[in-house]
Amino acid sequence: MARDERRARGTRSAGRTSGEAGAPTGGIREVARAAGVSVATVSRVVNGTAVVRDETKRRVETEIARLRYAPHAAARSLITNRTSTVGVVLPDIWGEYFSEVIRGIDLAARQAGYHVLVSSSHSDAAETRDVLRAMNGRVDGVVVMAPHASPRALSSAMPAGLPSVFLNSAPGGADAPSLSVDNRGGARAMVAHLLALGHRRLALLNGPGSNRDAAERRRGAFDAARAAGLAAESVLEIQGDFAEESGRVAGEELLRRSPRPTALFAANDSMAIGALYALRRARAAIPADVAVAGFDDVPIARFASPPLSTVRHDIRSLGERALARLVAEIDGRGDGLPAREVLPFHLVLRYSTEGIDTETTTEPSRPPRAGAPTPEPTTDRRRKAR
Amino acid sequence: MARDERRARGTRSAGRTSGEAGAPTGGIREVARAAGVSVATVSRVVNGTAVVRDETKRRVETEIARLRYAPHAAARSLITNRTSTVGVVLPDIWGEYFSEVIRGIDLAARQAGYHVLVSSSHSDAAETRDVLRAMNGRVDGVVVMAPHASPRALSSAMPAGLPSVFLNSAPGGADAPSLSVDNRGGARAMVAHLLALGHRRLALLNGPGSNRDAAERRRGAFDAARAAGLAAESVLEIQGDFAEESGRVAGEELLRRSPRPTALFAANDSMAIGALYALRRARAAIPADVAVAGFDDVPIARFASPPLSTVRHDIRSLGERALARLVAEIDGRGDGLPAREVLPFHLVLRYSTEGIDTETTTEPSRPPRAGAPTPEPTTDRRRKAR
DNA sequence: TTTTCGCATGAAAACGGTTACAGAGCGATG
DNA sequence: CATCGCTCTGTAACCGTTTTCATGCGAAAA
Repeated sequence: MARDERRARGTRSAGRTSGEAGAPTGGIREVARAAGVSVATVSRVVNGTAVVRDETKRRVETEIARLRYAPHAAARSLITNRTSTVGVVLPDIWGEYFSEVIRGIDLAARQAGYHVLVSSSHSDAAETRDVLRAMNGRVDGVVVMAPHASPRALSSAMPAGLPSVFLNSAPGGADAPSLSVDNRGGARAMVAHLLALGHRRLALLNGPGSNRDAAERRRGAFDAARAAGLAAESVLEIQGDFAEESGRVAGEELLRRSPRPTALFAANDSMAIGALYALRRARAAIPADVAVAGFDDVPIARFASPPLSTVRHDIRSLGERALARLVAEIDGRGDGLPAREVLPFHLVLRYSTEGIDTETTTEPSRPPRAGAPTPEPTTDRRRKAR
Repeated sequence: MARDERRARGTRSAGRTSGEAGAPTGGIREVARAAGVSVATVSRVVNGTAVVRDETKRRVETEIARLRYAPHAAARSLITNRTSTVGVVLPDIWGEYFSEVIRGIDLAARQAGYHVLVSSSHSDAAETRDVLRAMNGRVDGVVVMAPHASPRALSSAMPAGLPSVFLNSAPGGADAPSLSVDNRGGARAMVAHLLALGHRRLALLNGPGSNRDAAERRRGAFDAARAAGLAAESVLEIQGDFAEESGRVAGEELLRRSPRPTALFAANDSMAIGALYALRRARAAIPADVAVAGFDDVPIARFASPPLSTVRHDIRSLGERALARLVAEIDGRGDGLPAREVLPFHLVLRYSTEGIDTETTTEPSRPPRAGAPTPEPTTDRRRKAR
């Protein structure tokens, strides 16, 4: 059946001068026959790997154009063992975040001469493994973001000898390099900002329990609380799931509390925006009654009402860096480089915590050394044009 | 050089019981040797293409797991002539629009058992051709969106015999099927809506001249104007480039005009939002002084101030349909299907034209027959919850 | 003239799978 | 006991390239 299909696609064309109509291979061989040269010569013309006499070359090029010949990538990579393609494995191609990661990867890949093979929406570890399997032989390496799977499980799911880079994975265990957003540092800085504004009754709106980013953001928030001398018990924790709706629910929940928290830090912007919605609906003044902050700086954060203070991390550059690192790995230049890289973040302070209508942004935090606590970035108030 | 790399990656392991350490092939052959069977048997176990004795199967599976063997996709697709991959060629993975298309494609692809190979940010026709070339042999078919290239040029750039589907390309010329958003119908309906509100002095904010979507939206707008008996000369046209900034500039321009237009239709939401910004800044009342409408219904349209009336077309389903069509093409079931499909749209009416704080949405317009003019959808005012 | 190059080209061996075909083993049937 | 049929497994051809190695040929060197 597959065989029949194949035959069906072969570009049939009778032999040239010699009348033999047999073997309509339809690939490089057909070009070779048409141009009256050997396949080796055609290959040399296509790749420019050796010098070919001018007239021969022209003849070959003519036939290539006429037959619309394009080399079969699979065959080529079988022998060269290079695909010029990198794989990207993501939980989803969902909304702002992931599409931005992909975009960063794609941009960098293009520049480095690689294609990008995406695979997304795999929910569990088994599916991730299958996807990684399927990538073997069609990519030179993979960028993997699997917030659920343990790095150990991930490493063992990796086909033997396939270069890889992990995104936002847990620190230890894996033997592949990994890049991360500074979840902990960002959350720490934002909560420190809230506390510096005088807030003492803090609410935390957490992300899904299984999500690593969420867990680290929570940890960062507690770092800051502890540093400011706040008892862990005095922090109200509400469970969310990163979706806007759960933020709305949490906003209502918060309002019902009798010593009502005066500041809410949500583990991502979607939830923060949901909470803003609920709070405004209940006529709570923001930030006078409740200050709200999020994480990610998604595009609509700026347009929320009121505009949302948040932690910006450059998602695109996360993708770009990941790709650069992967290419290094593929080229065998990866050994000298650090196994773990943490990307800087900015604090973006807007009306929802500041109560004034301009936007201030901190310097990008220098990437912290792995594990070392990040001191709060010194929030220098440069007014930004818009 | 390439050869050395290849050697370097081969999983080296000494032969088993028989002491011969030679030929560390590291693929299916190594598994076969380790399990004491032939490669054919291993292949059968991997693919389940034939029945294998239970005990043999177990032995093979053990070795596969132990050696972390994953079949080499390139080798496999060389013989089967199937890659289980579809290519997607886009101008960019830019923002809301394209990421949503990709998402639709990816979702559908996953379900149909295909991988997705993206290639983006190719700017000119030559680059598109190279990209398409490079896809040959690594995909079973391609979805191409190339708003700049002529369909004729595109067809001729296509490697011989590669199934393809075009997105938003010009109607004629190509022999591949194409899917489109109903740009003309959507614009026509929105402008008809503006005119129905009583506006007579209309401004059009056009997209970039080379862009086909932009041109069709413009045409649709003029359809509606003509139908309402408006002279073409009385319509103010302003040139934009789809970017928010150009909308801002256009807004200022509009304000300077002495018979000031009372309604602005922008060819996309970004520009509409830029215009809103400029108008509000100049203290123009919206929609009392100037009504504003856009196209696309990007997520922030709802959050703009005031919320923006716009034309929604389901971008994700554009991707999904495109993929479904491509798969049909790949499976050879494409011949009976229509060569051109136009997707329905909705009118989403918000404050920026209506002046009231709720949102109404029309029924999805039935997909028009190719070329036939779309009558304005009957705007039934069902209030939507949110 | 013969030898020695260098250049342009061709023949054939890989690459790692899949699969048509043949064959071995073995119980059932005539 | 010979034959058949069934189940399982192995051998080898093939997919479309790249690349090594050999070769023919004309010009330069001896």
